[in-house]
Amino acid sequence: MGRPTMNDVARNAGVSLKTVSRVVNGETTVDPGLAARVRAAVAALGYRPNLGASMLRRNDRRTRMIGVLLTDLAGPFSAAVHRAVEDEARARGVHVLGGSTDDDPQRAQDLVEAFARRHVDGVILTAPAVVDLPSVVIDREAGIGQGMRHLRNHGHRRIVFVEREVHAVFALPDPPTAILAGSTSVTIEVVRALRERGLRDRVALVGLGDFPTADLLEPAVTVVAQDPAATGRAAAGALFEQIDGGTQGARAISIPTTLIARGSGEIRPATGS
Amino acid sequence: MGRPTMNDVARNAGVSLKTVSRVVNGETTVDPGLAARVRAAVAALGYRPNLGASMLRRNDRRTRMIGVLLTDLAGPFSAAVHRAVEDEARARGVHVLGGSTDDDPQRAQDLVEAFARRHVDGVILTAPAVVDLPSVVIDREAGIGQGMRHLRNHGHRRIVFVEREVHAVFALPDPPTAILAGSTSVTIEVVRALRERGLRDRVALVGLGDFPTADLLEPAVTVVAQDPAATGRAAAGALFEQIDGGTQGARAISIPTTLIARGSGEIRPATGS
DNA sequence: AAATCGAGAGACAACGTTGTCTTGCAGTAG
DNA sequence: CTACTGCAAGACAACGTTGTCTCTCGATTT
Repeated sequence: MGRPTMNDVARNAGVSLKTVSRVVNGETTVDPGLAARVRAAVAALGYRPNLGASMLRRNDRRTRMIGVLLTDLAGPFSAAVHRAVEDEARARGVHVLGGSTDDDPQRAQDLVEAFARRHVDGVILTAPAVVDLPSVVIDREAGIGQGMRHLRNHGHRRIVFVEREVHAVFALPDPPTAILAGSTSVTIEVVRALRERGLRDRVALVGLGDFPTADLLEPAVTVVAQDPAATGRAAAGALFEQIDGGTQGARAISIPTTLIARGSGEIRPATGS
Repeated sequence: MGRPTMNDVARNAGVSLKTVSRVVNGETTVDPGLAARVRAAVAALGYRPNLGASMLRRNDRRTRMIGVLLTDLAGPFSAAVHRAVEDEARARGVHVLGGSTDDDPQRAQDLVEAFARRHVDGVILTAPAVVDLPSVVIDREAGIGQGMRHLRNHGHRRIVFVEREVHAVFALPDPPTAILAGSTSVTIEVVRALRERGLRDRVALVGLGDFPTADLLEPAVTVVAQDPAATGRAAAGALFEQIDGGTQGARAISIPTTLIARGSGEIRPATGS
């Protein structure tokens, strides 16, 4: 007595199983009268097709599910990518399985494997993993060079690229005159650390990834914006192109980045020291 | 010739289909020699079980997938909830289908329906929808009262609760002395608007939902923090309790909120006016 | 030595659906 | 009035897997 099946609907409507299938799938070769009876039975029983069983039998063998594997679905970059992918998927009647890897290659691999067992139609990832599925890799390294160049152009020679271990930077024997922060959360940690040490107007800072309050802080934070929404759209577009066969779509997406100068990244190194 | 099936593995290993099934499912009643041959064949062919077919036949009828339906998976609140749910799910070998509703009840309903067709084991939602599945509803309204009370306690009588239409607030004939912002993105918009109008030290502001730079702005922003991660964990916990039967788990989760006074919410109304 | 037992391994059906083939019947042409 | 055509609707198999039943064979018991 689980959920009603096509068979239950068929019995209720007094038609064959196959006729129900035809009506449910919108085939036109069904007598309007019978079709109406079937639809009534569907409504009466609260019948819902079982997509799992359907996919098993269908010729196209699509589950209409894709996997999205990002660093941290709670972080602003991953979340925005995920959302953009979701929108592209929705437009195609596809659902999205999400997964956070926390930059752990093993976990990424495990998730890919698990998604493959679910027969997802494809995956979008940030770290390249071994996949025998349609897939698109998002290049997160883009923009580092741009940030570095900007700081160099402003006279800096001692620049540190920071991921996570923010406080270690200030313990260095020869402290940097400029910092490039690897993610928005790191950027914010750096802002906080600089303030605590009274260095906010003395050490230059460029953050990877824009964030909504970057222009409201003092000094306003210079960032390399990555447009995660556009990235997600592009990745999803490329993935669906692969899935739908035809021209083999792009297997990698590189983020077009933009440097937004707001102040913190234009601080010059102290000339005296 | 799509992916190899159990039958292919069976042929390759020279055993029956059922024996492969037993090995794959870790049953112990298999001769070690045969089991080794099966495992070798699995590796050689790159066989992966088809979870869809498996779920169709298994007795428990679980897909080990749940749906998470939130306002906007790109927003910090939804994203953090989503991540927390993902972690709880991962611990149980369950995957998460995500969906953004943008607060559109129709879309929420459509997504619930679509997830039900996929036979998800349950759903977590912010807006109550008609569901005949295990489900947990997250109450997002909690905290509004707390914010209002705080502002009233600081002498305010003209308080506006703002969602989205930030600029309309300042067009009011009788402008408020305090603002309660409905989400972090609205809070940030209000901060920006107050600055543009030179009102940042004159109009009180309390935001619903903490954000990483709230303490770095000037004045620092008072918020009603919602601990989305704890919310997600609680919702997932309650959902799995329902799914696993036994005690009917909670059907609704209310967020325990904390007011964090940082300055912007303690501004008092101008006494003269 | 015959009867009993147990455990490993295969045969077969079934899960809910769709692809293919066949049947039945009305409508048309000769 | 018979033969043909066409199309709606049902019968049946199949998708990849697991549950249940049966069979075989060696080991144990008496």
